[in-house]
Amino acid sequence: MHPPVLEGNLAQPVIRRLNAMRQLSERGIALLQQAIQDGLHRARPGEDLATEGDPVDSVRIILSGWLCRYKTLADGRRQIVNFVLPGDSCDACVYLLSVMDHSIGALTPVTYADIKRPVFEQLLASDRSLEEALWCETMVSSAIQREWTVNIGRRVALERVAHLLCELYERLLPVGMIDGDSCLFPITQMDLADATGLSVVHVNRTLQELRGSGLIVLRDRILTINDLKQLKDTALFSADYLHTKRHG
Amino acid sequence: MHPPVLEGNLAQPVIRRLNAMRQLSERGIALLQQAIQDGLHRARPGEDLATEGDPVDSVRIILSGWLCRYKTLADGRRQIVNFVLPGDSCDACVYLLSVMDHSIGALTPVTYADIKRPVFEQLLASDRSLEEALWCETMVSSAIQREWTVNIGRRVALERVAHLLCELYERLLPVGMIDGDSCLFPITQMDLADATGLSVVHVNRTLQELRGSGLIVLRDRILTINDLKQLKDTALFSADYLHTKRHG
DNA sequence: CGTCTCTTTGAGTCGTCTCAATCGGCGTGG
DNA sequence: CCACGCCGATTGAGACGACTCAAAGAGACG
Repeated sequence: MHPPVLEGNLAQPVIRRLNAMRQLSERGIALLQQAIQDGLHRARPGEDLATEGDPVDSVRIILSGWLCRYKTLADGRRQIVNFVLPGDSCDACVYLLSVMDHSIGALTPVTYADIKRPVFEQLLASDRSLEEALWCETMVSSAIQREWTVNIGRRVALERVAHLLCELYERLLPVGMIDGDSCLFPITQMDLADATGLSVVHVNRTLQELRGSGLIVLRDRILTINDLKQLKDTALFSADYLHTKRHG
Repeated sequence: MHPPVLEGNLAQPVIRRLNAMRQLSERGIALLQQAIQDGLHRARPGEDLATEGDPVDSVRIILSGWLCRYKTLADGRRQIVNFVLPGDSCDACVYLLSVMDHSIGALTPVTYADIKRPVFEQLLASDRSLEEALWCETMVSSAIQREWTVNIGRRVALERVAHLLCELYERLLPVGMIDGDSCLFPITQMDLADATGLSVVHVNRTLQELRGSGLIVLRDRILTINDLKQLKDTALFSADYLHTKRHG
């Protein structure tokens, strides 16, 4: 049903992402690709891949599209706690906890592999490099979560939005989704607001400020970063927390 | 140098904490206790167990005392991203990342076990229940981190401080550090401010408000929660994210 | 008894929010 | 092909939550 050559392409972001954490063995890559091919799924924008309170029984690996993890308060306030990008895994290990404590929603059309728990465990057990890479990715995800806490807790609006843009840029880079200094940026200002803990109105004004100082262009779902260095400076951004090993 | 019977007591919070995640085997407990005895250390208040940028080569398990994980911005702003309580581990797996992306500071006198990476890996490899419990604990720590993002991003000051108090109460409970409706609460209002993303002055006024409505008493480093239910209500608190299995 | 840290209080400022309305693009149905 | 409705982006204006600055209590400690 899916020609193998196409699947190979689909798995590219995952392999690139994991390779950046730990050099994957040939065998590991093959096993991973097989597992991905066997579990292909799609989701539409707005659809939830998982909802707070759901039992967890499988791991999802994102092949294309953007998602977000979010939590909702009783009165409707929503906080996006992280974005999930191509190559990321959803809850590589959260299945150790039996219930989801947050929801995962698709922001765009999404392609992902759904790998059932036993299959996933076998995958981890059969290749050491794969196991380490996937744990590593989970740890990086925690590190990102910590930085978000800092971002929302201690940065002012301008810094905060700038920081988020820097992070997304740096995360999209290793999976090959940056074209020059531009990338697709499929999220609304409302999403941005829920991710930064700001109001939509203020996000709008903050973006205008960033545009006004010539740092970025954001139009028609395309983000262009004109001056990455200065954007990082205004964001007080350091990429260390992403633990991206630079290698050849 | 340390009588075995005393060490057994020291390890109690850890064992209780891990047992709440996964039922530990007798063997697992014995191995753990041995590792803890072999790696006992102390730290003074204000001392850093680890600093952002440090290489990671060991895992720490907290036996007594309070610590915090924190990050500092270039201009001195500080954000506490989590508290570390007795029974918690520091970076059970962060050693998969070679460098610390945050610091860990002692808020009180601390007793902890420092377990070197090879010893720790052997520990995980030799008992399945121990391995699962420790991973589980790491996952819960991530879940807490997500909730902090929500707390700081979407709750107002009163809710935010109340939520933190509820969380600490619920986390201290399973390790036996709650006495009736009171507990030692050794952190300053400045720490509270850095943890909630508020200013010290505002934390002070918020605490007064909580006191004024009779929900809590906080004096001389002792916190008493007079009305837990109402405190949880004002905090919009649900303990689900702590993944604490209730079991007889 | 002086010093240091933590807590508390007062007063004024400012960042961010809320409410409200307009504008623009896009898909759908008449 | 046009009108309507919807969603997202934008703008204006006023309100308020939280911040900063400043200074004064209050314990703890040597």
